[in-house]
Amino acid sequence: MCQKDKENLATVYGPKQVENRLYERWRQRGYFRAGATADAGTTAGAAGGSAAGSAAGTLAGVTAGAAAAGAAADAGTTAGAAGDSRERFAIVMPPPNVTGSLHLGHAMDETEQDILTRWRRMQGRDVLWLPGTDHAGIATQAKVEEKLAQEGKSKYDLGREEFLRQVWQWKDQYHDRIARQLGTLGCSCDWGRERFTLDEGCSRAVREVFVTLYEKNLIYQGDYLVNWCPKCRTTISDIEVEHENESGFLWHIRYPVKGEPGCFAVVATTRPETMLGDTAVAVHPEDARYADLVGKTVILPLLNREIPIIADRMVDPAFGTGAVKITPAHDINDFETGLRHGLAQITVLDENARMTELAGPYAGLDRYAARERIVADLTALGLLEKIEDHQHAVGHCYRCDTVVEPRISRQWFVKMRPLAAPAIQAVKDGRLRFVPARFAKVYLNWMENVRDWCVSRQLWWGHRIPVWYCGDCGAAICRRETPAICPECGRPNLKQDPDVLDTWFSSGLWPFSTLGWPENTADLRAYYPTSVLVTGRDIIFFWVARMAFLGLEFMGEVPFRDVLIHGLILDSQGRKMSKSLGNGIDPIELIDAYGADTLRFTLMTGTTPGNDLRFQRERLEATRNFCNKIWNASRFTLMNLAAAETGAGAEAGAEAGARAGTGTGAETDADADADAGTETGASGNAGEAGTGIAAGGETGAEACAGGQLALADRWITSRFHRCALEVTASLEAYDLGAAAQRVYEFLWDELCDWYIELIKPRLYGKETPASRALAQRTLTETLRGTLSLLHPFMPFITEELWQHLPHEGETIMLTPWPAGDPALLDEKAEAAMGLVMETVKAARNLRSQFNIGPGKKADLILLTDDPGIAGDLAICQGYIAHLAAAGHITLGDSRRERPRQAATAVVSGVEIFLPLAGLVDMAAEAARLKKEAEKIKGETRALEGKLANGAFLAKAPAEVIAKEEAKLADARYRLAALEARLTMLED
RNA sequence: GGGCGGUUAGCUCAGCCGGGAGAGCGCUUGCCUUACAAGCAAGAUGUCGGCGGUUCGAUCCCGUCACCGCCCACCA
Repeated sequence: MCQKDKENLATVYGPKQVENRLYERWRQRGYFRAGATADAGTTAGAAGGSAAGSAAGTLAGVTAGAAAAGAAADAGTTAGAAGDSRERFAIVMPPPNVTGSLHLGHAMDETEQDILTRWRRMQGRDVLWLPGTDHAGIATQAKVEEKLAQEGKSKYDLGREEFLRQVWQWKDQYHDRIARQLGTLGCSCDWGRERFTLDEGCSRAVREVFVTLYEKNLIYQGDYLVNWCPKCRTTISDIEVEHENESGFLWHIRYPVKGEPGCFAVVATTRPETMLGDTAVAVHPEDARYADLVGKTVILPLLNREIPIIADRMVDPAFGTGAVKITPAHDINDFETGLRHGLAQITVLDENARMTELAGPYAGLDRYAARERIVADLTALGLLEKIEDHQHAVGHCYRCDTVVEPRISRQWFVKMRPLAAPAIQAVKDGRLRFVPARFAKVYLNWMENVRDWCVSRQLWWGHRIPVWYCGDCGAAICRRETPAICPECGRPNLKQDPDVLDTWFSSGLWPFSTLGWPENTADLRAYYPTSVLVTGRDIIFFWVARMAFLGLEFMGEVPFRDVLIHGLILDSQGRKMSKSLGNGIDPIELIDAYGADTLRFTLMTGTTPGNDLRFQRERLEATRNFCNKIWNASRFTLMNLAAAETGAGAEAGAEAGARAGTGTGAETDADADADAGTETGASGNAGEAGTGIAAGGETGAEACAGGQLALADRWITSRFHRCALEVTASLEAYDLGAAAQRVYEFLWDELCDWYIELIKPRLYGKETPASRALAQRTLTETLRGTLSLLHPFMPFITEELWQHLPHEGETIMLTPWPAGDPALLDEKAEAAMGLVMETVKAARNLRSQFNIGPGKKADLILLTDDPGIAGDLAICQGYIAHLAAAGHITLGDSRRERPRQAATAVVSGVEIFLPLAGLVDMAAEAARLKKEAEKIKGETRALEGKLANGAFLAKAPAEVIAKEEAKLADARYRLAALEARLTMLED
């Protein structure tokens, strides 16, 4: 056949079209809705013996919360609905910012959530995955301002109202884009419950929280030194400041001591321009060098202002000169020192980081220009003692990267200590669990050292602070509802605080504000606390911590049980993806090229929970190939079902055969043209071999005549259930990568490479019809089960293929999760197949070494002295012959004469001979075997040494010793066999 | 200055409770074998960063050093 006739994924699947179609269908049929799967036509519970909570079927009726959309209030009818006894599973989606589009990090985050929700849904739980977006105050505002700037306008030209109107437009545009992207990724979230941090319900929650905290004295207003971004012209919180190490200078400046000419206090500073705001010089109280200076006065150069020399323990005598200039208005340490000593605060930098009037001759200069001028002027005055190179951390705005300026201003703060305590406790006593656990430490360290949270922002886009000031009596009024008149003086002259809240204030309420709080809604009762929060390790402080303490404060309970933290996605060189580097990758572009399933699966594998992922395109190709493998395995299955004489038979078999793996169940439906050759076994002891496997011929399939599964069928069934058990366990442990990898290996290595190859003769009708029917049935069942295991990871291709296979129900999404049944594990079948596989591999190896092409049959002689193995070989010789392309297989024990002209291999318990009349260079063969023997000798010696070691025998556990003994016995066997062969060759 | 992660095949990374060193890609050889050449079969490749320690036994546990990366931090 010519290559162009072959079929691969790309030629037929057309991922994009298929994906769009399937997603629309899922969505329209309401499969994503929480509390409503009952009427979605699920078959859950029907066949799914082990599937939990199968009760879904009957509890119809409850209409999902489609109507609950925007306004939180009463999604009432939905989930809490009495009588739905299914266990619940809830995730609120970390709301993407409406600043732009989703990046690869989002794709990873959403994929993890989708996997968990799809899996839990298949397990029969009532699943809520609530989507939404974040208004992202400063970030979005900056984007829109940027856009305006390109048009040559500023927000002030528009005014607050018009500006906000434009931001809403922006929001709509990007919201839609994000929603589309989530769909493209396959996210099975409940769109009927979608929320936005600035929608009516969330805004109400924000106000409720602010006012309540205010009333509890946990929010206060005050003049403090805060982080100020001169570009964004707003405050930012401590965690919004990014410290970067930069090389700068340490200027040593002489401050003349008053009344003592020639006497100086030399201070060292990294920011000479702030000296204009100095109100003291500080030294350590025990610093002998300066003991007699304390209490004296120095003249502040340039301004000639008199300031005191004070003693304070904050000074490190070992640093710089041991004397520090104190600028309370522009440095956090100095601010605090100033408070201790009652020093004045002189603000010399304004909101644009220009020098103020108080800076005298420098007024109006930018901070850096002022720095240059001041250094020059000091030099001219001979007051600059020296300049040292100096490394120090400089704070930058996390949004615009501008150097942050500490600045005194009146702001609103949340008192953190009382709120942090319960949030610390919750993690310590395990009510809130981090996965991986190490992130708990990061969280605790922050929470234990947290400072009050500055929540006011000088922005327009966000939740307005619910405080009004009376223009007449000056009262400040904090209210849930907008007041009409001043409650103090009764006049209507009220003006609302112009500031808005930190964007994280509203996202901190996300797990309950989205469920309808402060109303006591059914959704809130049903789904709070949520099951798990999935997010990146970069926002543990920003978001996870805030949700934790706000949830505890307002709901009295943690907002989620588990926090699943994943790493960041790095580029192929290990750098963080960022806009400035231009190394970001658009997930949609990747999906267009490879399909959503491929992207999802790739993001889930090749990393460990919590660790960063270095992204490489080559890995996408590998996954794409896996998709192709799935496609073709399914195509193969379908082709062979269609070829079945009745078709109906195949389907009937498929239906009934699901649980037939016990080996007894299906007796009736296969027509019994019984015993073709129950005793074809070669060596005498075959029949009753310890394995208990029914005897067989060609591919061991004659067992099927009695309606029993052949060895291969039992083997793959056992392997499948083992796989399902392990995959389920990995998912329970949130090890999504391990789960994905496990199915990958099962499908490719075991189902495709071995099972499908094994049953081809049966499928092609070379054996009995019963045998063929059972092979078809087992293959179909196993494939369908594997698709189910794969579905959470690759929703589209699995759905598409599932629809083509014989199936029940409407969608694979709602079929019972194959948890794996320990009762169907079949150690004997696995052991027997293990022997087959080992033997086949050895035989293939020989063929390969002696260049026997695949088309060429070659006989095999298999010798063993072990009766158990002999029995298995007898049963399996059909398999071996088929897979190793052997013409005739001769079985025997070592009394049988070994062929002279033959290549040899030895595996555990079996000698394998490939007779090659005239083809074997006996000398070369001897050399090859000798080398092999040497290797085994090494193994043997090592094992013997170990087993002769008294300490080992005395202290190692019995099973380890037994294992080592078995290994030694095996090695000795192989060695003896090789040596016997060698002696023979040398004769 | 603290804390965390990493160091395993040429590359990217898995390796749970200590006993077998692994996967994918790449590489070598042979194959268009009636599901798949995006494939099949057979191979090669490692001081598991260094040094100590614990142990019958260490890639795994402990200590220490080195290098890479990240986070936190008010030493001007």
